[in-house]
Amino acid sequence: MEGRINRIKKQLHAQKYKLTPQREATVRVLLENEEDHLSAEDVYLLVKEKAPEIGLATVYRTLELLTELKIVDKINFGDGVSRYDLRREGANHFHHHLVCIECGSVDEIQEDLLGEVEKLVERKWHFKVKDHRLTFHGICHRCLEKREAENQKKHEQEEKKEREAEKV
Amino acid sequence: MEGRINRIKKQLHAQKYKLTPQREATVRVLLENEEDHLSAEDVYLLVKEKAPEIGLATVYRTLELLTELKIVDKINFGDGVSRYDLRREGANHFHHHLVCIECGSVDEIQEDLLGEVEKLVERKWHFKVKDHRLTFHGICHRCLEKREAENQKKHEQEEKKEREAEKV
DNA sequence: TAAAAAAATTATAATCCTTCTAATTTATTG
DNA sequence: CAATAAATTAGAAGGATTATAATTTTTTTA
Repeated sequence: MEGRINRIKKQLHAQKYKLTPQREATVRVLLENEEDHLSAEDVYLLVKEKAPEIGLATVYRTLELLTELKIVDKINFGDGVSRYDLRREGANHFHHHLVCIECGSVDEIQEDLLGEVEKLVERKWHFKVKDHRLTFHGICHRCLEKREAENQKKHEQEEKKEREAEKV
Repeated sequence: MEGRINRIKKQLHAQKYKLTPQREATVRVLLENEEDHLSAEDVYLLVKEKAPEIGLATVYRTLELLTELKIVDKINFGDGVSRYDLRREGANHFHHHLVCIECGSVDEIQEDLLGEVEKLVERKWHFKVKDHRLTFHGICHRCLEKREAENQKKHEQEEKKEREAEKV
C-alpha cells in the first residue's frame, strides 16, 4: 500500500502536482476499496472518516486530477453518477465490467479481450485506438446459480408430489 | 420511413402504449437523424420545429419509453448528457462507437465484433450476456488524414529550404 | 352519445450531480 | 519574512433529469 502511494506521489510530482493530505486521503480510500466502483459522493463520505474537514469540491477536483493522470478511470454505468476505478498498476488498457441486471453487482474482467478487435478497428476504420470502454449487461454467476438452485428445488418438489400421487 | 413508423407503432401497441402525435414527432426526429447521437435537449429542439407545443418532460418520458422497449439505446460518452441512438431494425446487438478525442466526432460500427468475446465471457465468467456497450476513444480517420497532410506539407517546406540553402 | 375513468401532456417546481467562485489557508520562492 | 503561487473550503450556481399538479385528450362504459 505505502509503495503504491509513493508511486502515485511520484506520478503527481512528475506533472508538478503535490500529494496534499486531502489528496492522499482520497487515494487511500480508492486503494482500500479497489474492488468497488465508488461514486464521488461515496468517496467523499469515506474520506470524511479519515479527514473530516475535507470538502466535496476537493474530492471532485482530486478525482478529476487522478483521471487526467490516468491513475483512475471515470466510468458511467447509466445510473446517473460517474464512478471512479483505480487502474491496475502496469495495466495499459482499461479493464472491462460485468453489470448484473438482476442484483446490480459490478464485477471486473482484467484480461485484455480486445487485442484483436482493436487491431481490426485500426485497420478497417483507420481509427487510432487510445482507450476503450467495454461493459456487458446480463446476469451474473451468483444470480444464475441461485436460479438453478431454485429450479432444482422446484423439480424435487414436483417429483415428490408425483410420488405421493402414485401412492394414493 | 412510414413503414418503420408503423412497425414502431405496433411495438408500442403490443405493450398497451399509444403513438400520440408527440411521440410520433419524437420518433420522426430520431429517424431523420439516425446518424447522430442526440441528447434529450437536441431532440427537444428538433421536435419543437414539428410540434412547437411539446414540453421537454414529454420528450424525456418518450425517450425513456422507447428505451424500455429497446427501440432506442441510451448511451453516455462521458460528457454529462445521455444520448439516444435508434437501434437498427433486426439488429440483435447494440452497435459500437468510435469517439474522436481530437474533434469530438462519433462514428458507428455496425459489425458485430464481440461474438467470440461474448462466448468466452459466458463460458469463463459464467455470465449470461444480454447487452453490451463498447466505445473506443482515439483519433478518427479524418483527423489522422489531416495530420498526415500537415506532416507532408512540413516535409516539403523543409526540403525546399534545404534546396535553397544549397544554392547559396 | 354523455358521463366517468384512464392515459398522456404541459408547465413548472424540485432534485440531484457537478462545477464554479470568492475567501481563506498552506506551501514555496526570492 | 514578505510576496507569490497553489490548494482548499463552503456555499452558490449551473445543468440535466425527474416529479408534481393541473389540464387536456382518449377510451370505456352505461
